[in-house]
Order: sequence, then structure tokens, then C-alpha cells
Amino acid sequence: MTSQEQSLHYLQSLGYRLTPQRLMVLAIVAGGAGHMGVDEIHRQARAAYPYLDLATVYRTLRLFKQVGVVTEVDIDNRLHYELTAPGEKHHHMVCRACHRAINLSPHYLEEFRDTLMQEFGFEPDVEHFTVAGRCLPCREMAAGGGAAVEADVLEDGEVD
Amino acid sequence: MTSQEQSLHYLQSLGYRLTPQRLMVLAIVAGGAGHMGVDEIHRQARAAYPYLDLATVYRTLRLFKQVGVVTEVDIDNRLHYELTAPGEKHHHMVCRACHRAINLSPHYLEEFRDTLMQEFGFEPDVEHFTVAGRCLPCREMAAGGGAAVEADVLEDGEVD
DNA sequence: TATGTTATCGCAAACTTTTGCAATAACTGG
DNA sequence: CCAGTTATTGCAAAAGTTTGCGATAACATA
Repeated sequence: MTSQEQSLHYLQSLGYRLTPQRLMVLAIVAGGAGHMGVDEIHRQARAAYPYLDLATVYRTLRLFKQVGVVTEVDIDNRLHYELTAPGEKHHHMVCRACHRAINLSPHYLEEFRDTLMQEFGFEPDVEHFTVAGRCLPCREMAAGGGAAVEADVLEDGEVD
Repeated sequence: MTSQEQSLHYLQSLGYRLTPQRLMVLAIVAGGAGHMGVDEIHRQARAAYPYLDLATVYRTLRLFKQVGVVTEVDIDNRLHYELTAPGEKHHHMVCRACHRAINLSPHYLEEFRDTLMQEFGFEPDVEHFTVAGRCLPCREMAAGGGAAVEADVLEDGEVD
């Protein structure tokens, strides 16, 4: 059973119906590489299923996010989605200058999460977590010439 | 010199002009208790300065946020702003069920921030930081219901 | 104070996302 | 397999936010 089929079974087990629109959107997001903008998902989906409304795409993606099938990332004030890889979840650091998204391993969040749970009883939504900020290249560019490169960086921080 | 005057001088020192619109928006946000929605700021500001356009309010608040005069909080997909208190900055945990915002001391973020800086050279935007999740009361309430997926509660939760 | 430069404003329109509603189609039980 | 229930869809419109542009006003310089 592929992970797409798993997702569909999961949706069904929660009482949601399997419609061609949902299959289509899931297939597109699964097929795309990395985060996809809503308009791009809509365009691709409509190619194979012409009368698919944009509102349906939004609703579908919101549902998928709610049940954990996809991950939502806000890039430059626009929603983007990618398939949630069950085994290898990751979060995002989004640069507010170049709008690139850098992967962040969940490991870096566990401690933070535990603290919030213990201190406040607040359960952070670590399934869909994004930090805004500025990445190294953009900060160096802003600073001017200075190429004060720190040692051993970016090992785990691939850009996708 | 009041903190409002300080903010104005700061804006001026950065080369921004002091306009009645900016004075007005700053005064409203400073006068309000806690986070204010954009429409509320607009309504109040227009009472004293009738021809103030909503677009100007948005632009002004974005500028204020950029220079650190106000803090932006996303509550239930709507932008809210509050004055940044220089001495006592805080972040927010926003509950995705009741949409209430709970203050979070910066102390809880310092470690996380340092890690990101050291590991990735990524400078998180801790001036405007918000974590989504579910607060204790809402989690307890949901624990009773049990089944499938909780519906989104659309009540307008109090802030702070 | 007068004048020039240009940041800022108001307006209108675009863009992104959400929502109400009637029609449709997916699942359920017989 | 058929009929009933109701989640889901498409459409249209609203809501929230951003943007382009010509007109205006804030600041600097003299």
C-alpha cells in the first residue's frame, strides 16, 4: 500500500468521503517536488479534471492539513503545501528576504515543545511549524562584504 | 519623553516621515488594551481623522512592525497588532480552537534561537514570534468528545 | 519663507482566501 | 441494487490584504 493509499484510507476512517477532487489534489501534491503554491496545484489539477474549483482546492488542502496529510508553509504571504512524509517530518525556516524555505529537523523543536507543555499545558502545533527570519546568505549580503563564514554550517539545512 | 515620542523619533531617524496618519495609528495602538484587529484600529483612527484609508492603516502597521514599534499577531487568520513594550517583550501562543492568545516570555525562546543561529546561521525573527497549538482548557474539552476531528470553533476568543 | 525632491496618501482595483447556498454525489442500510 | 441521508462541490460573492498610480504633503536646502 502506497503512502497515498494510506492517506486515503485514513481520511475514510475519519468519516470523510473519497471524491475525485480529493484524489486529484492529493496526487498533484504527492507528485510535485517540494512546496507547491495553491494556484499551481489548482492549475495542474484542472488539467486532468477541468471543473475543479479553486475554493475546493483550498478546502481540500485545509482538510488535508488538519488531518496531517500535508504540511502548510506560509511563504511571502502565500500558502504552500507539501506532502507530510510520516517517517521524516520536518519543519521550515522561511527567510523573509529571499523567501526560501530551509528544512528543520524536528529534533530542534522537541525541547521547546516539552517546555511549553510542562509550563503552560499548551500543546504547540509542531506538525505545522514555521519560523520566519533571515538566512545566512541574505544576512551576509545585507551586512555588506564581510564573508565571516562560521565553521560547519548547513549540514542539515537543505533548501528545498 | 514618552515611549510614543521615542518611537516617532526613531522613525524619523530612519528617514521616515511623520505624518498625521502615522501619529494617529500609533496613538490608537498605544491607547488600546492588548492586540487590536486592523479594522478596529481603522475605525477608531477614522473617528478622529475621517479620511484615513484602510490601505494606509495596513501600510502603516506593516512599517511599524518592520521597525519594531508594534508586534504582529496572527489570530484566526487575521492580523492583530500591539505596541512593542521595549523592556517587556513577549511572544504568543495562539490556540487554534478558541483563538485566544497567551503571552510567552522571550526566555523560552532564547535557547531555540541560539541553536538555530549556531547550527544554520539562520536568524529567527523572534521579534514577531507566534506558535499555534491548543491550550489546556481546549484540550481538556476535546478529551471528552473523543471522536474523529474536532470542528473549528469560530467563536471570537478574547485576547490576552 | 520659498522651492524642489520624493516619501506617503487616497483611491480603485487586484489578489488571496474564506463562506453561504442550492445542487450533486458518496456512503449507509435495507 | 435502490433509496435516503448528508458531506461535498461549484458558483458567486464577501472578506481580508496588497499594490499601482497620480496627487499631495513632509522634509531639506537655500
